[in-house]
Amino acid sequence: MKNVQFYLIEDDDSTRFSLINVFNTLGYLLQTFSSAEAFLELTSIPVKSVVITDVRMSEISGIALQNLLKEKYPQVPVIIISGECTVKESVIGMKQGAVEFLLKPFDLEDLIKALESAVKYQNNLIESERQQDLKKQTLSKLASREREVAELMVAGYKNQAIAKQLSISADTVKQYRANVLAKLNMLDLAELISFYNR
Amino acid sequence: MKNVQFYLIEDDDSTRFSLINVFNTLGYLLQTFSSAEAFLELTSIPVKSVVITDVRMSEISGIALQNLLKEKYPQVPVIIISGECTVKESVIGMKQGAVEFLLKPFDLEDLIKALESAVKYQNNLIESERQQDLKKQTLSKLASREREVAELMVAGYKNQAIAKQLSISADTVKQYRANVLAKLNMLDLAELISFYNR
DNA sequence: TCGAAAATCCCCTAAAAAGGGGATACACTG
DNA sequence: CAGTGTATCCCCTTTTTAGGGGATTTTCGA
Repeated sequence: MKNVQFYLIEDDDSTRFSLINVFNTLGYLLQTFSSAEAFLELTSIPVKSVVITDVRMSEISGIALQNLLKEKYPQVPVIIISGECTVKESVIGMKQGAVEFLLKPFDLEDLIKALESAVKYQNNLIESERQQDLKKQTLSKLASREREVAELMVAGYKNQAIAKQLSISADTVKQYRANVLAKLNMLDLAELISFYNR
Repeated sequence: MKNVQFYLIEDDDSTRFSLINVFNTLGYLLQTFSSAEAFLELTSIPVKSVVITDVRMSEISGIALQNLLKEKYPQVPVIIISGECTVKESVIGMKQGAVEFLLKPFDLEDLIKALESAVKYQNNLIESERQQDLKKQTLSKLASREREVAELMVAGYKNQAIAKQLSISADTVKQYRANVLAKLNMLDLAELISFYNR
């Protein structure tokens, strides 16, 4: 929680100030903005960021901001806090994937729970993305023909079947098969399969 | 859509009557109830059922009904329609997994879209459950030791490795391996793997 | 208690994979 | 132009698998 950058977008001064205090007390990093436009001026934000936004704001609403964020920073969870707002707005907010939709005045506990689940959700996203990247990077060590063979190996095909599918000799397949395991530093098919299913 | 049983729970007579007409015109099966209690008296409902419920009703609210349904019929999608309701109720409804939350008066088109996405969602659920059942049923043809071997085969282990893990002879493993393929009517490992990953 | 299915092992032979060894041809890069 | 990586094939030997054949013990339900 302490390595997450929280952003509060809220045009109501008193709410903003009181939340600044809350985050300070908790020791969480918080930057605040009094409009969506001001926040959107940031050219980049940390990977681990969470946005807390009000709904009703002049110009760009919290809902519109959430929609923009979905495109720009798909890994950033959004928590919506709102004073007066319509049911329609809340439904759109939830459909757009808000982690939580809190009504003012809300319990601090509820906010903290929301922050925690946002961070947990994000950690999962980041972790699975990291896994994907690692996989892609590891597989990039293989030549393209080798990658094809690796995929067929994982699917359980034996050399002769692979040879037929790729229209090459079984000898060549055998060669690639060995290359795949050697390049990826693996001992056998079981290791390759567990890597692919990771 | 025509083989789906729709249930409308709505205490407002005029809304109920007009929706009965709509569903009739569309040729969709609809049963209506003027209270959640009346609906809950049904001892069983078809697998392919969709519930459309109002929020504000005497005694059991639509939101409470939705919560009960989640336990009792987890595969039934819920669409909520509501006249006056609070933001809080809508947020709970969405969090509890409502497919759509429509405000009266709503466009018929929106309702129809919601019905369609509910049915699509449900079909996916049912289909994946059917797949799981088929898989379980197919695997039940195997003796338990054979199933263990089958799993290790799919993980890419070869006979000798499997023998070690199960502390039996490689010969026995070979025997089971053959049994697995024979009992499941499969030709080779590739077929077994694709079955497991289905 | 009788029989079938399960769990286990053994043997033989043929086919395939694994584990080496090279070899050629082509493309791209420094 | 030399070197590296890719794509492809061939040969030889050893180890495994595949595909038959039986055989024994245990368990469990009719």
